[in-house]
Amino acid sequence: MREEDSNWFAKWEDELPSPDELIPLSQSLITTDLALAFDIRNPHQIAVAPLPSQFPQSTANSSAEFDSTELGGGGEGGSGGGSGAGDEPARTLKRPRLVWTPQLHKRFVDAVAHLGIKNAVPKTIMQLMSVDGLTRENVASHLQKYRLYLKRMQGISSNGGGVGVNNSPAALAAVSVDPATDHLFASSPVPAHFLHPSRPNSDHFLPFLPVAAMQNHHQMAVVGPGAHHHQLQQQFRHFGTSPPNGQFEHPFMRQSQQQVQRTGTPVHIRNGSSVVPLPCVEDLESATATNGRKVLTLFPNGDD
DNA sequence: AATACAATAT
DNA sequence: TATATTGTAT
Repeated sequence: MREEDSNWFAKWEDELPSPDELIPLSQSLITTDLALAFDIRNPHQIAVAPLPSQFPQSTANSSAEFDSTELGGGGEGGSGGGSGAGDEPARTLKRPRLVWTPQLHKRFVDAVAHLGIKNAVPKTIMQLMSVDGLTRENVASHLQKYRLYLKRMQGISSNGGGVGVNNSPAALAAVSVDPATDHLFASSPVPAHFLHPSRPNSDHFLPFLPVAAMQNHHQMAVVGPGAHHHQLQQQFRHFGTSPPNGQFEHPFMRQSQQQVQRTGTPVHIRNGSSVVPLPCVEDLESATATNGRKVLTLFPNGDD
């Protein structure tokens, strides 16, 4: 019996399609509409470019990158020429729904945490997150829901009875009536001060860092060594919902030219204002139970 | 004008 | 349900 299984597996493995066979498939995944949505003139290039030099075992979806292709991000104004007549389909057409992955949500929470509730408004959050392609509307929508979530949490935590401050995410999540509903939100710990709205003016957090200083230094080296070649961080957006017509999942890279984000590498800053993108905190495995440890301590002020 | 926010739509 | 879009106030 075991032998059969082994045989079966070997055979199965042997007959797996080679990468060359898989690549063309990814091309077909990019529909014309999709290409238009990203203002991509020749879809062919995308099909060729996508392969990251080293992709993990891409299970089903291909993790594609848009090389230096002009996406919505980057040089917004397009080439200096102005090309006035320009029709920008990307701006007109509807973009696919953003899927808030735990990673993305984590960045969101971190951003909100470091802004403080007061300053945590969509635009600012968006800037802090500095995720390419992320729109203010995206954040606004998410923020709206997140606030509702926080509200529920507050209610629950206050109701708990005088057990000190047991606001551990796990506990709160446990109390939550619909775990499934809050799955995403529960995946990321809620900073304590979120639950204490009645905290008198505590100027704990410094809103922003003086960007100018940092820009001088190129990038703020959060993590020196920089030799960490870790995995690809997945802050992708998936184009879920594939009706018969079929829009498939589509990986979405952040920051134009950066190929992969290394641990703690803070990407480019393109803000005219004073918002410093959060460093990339790579979380360990899925933050699951048993690990009551705080992982959020990579920021310069490390105030949390 | 821009944008935050809540309500509503998909 | 999750996210988008719309409407309104600031």
